[in-house]
Amino acid sequence: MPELPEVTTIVRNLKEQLLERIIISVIVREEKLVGFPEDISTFIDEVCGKKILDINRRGKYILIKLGDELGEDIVDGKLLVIHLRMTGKLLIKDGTEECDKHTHIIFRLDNGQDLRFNNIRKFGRVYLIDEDRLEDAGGLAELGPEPLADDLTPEVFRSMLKRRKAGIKSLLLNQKFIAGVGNIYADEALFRAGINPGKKADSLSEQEMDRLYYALREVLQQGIKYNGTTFSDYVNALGKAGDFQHKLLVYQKQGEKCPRCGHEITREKIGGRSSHYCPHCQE
DNA sequence: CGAGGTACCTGACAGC
DNA sequence: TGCTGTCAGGTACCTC
Repeated sequence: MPELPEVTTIVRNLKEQLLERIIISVIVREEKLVGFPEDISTFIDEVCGKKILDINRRGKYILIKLGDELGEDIVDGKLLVIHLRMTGKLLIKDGTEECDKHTHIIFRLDNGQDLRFNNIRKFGRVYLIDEDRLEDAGGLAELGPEPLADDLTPEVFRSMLKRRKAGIKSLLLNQKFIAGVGNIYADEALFRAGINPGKKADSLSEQEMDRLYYALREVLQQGIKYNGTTFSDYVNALGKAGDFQHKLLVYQKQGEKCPRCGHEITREKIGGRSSHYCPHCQE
């Protein structure tokens, strides 16, 4: 479900609410959602009693740094890594509140609250890994650069694109190429840059590459500013919907008029994903 | 490397 | 009502 702006919003909520909290117990109702370690009781044992020291984002992964209750000097720090995939939610709830049928993992905290991993389609995953073993958490170790990082300059972005022959939309969705971009923000960035989603990356002009660079960063920053996009059921960790759906220009707008030129926006499968674009503005 | 397919799951919605 | 097909914000894994 969520892309970079939605995960950023969730991480901000979690950070405001959960720092310094201690996880006193863990209930795993659906074992397949634990991606690492393989042994569920090891996972539970190693999470219980730990204090939440920090919470960050990398791509679409949520990284929760855990330490010992008294420890300031954490030698072998652990990371609780969570990927929400399509329908995952992390919700902060009072422990007395009833869980719905899609709550699959519950982290009970020392203040009576729960952190609940809710996941209709069960695609999401939770990993407990050593901080220096990112490769144990799915694709975390292989992520490409952060699109909003200072050191991802237009020059760096151009050189990345020039080395690739894949279609530009597919490439933007490839987490090894660039981290955190999903279907909504890829379509919106390509529209704002005026680039056809099927165009080969290395065939873009330098001007197009630069337009895409700025469009992508702008659309992600706007998405963060508006607390993400709620298309069907995304909510942040406090259960609140986002607002960026009101700012979308092409995503799910097929059949409507292009806001720039008035031609009809089309939807077409590109790289296996439905893609929304204006055939006139985007060549 | 790149393209295309399947698989993993559940629910919403359209059409009959 | 109820069946069937399609679609969904993601990723892993497979073959060619």
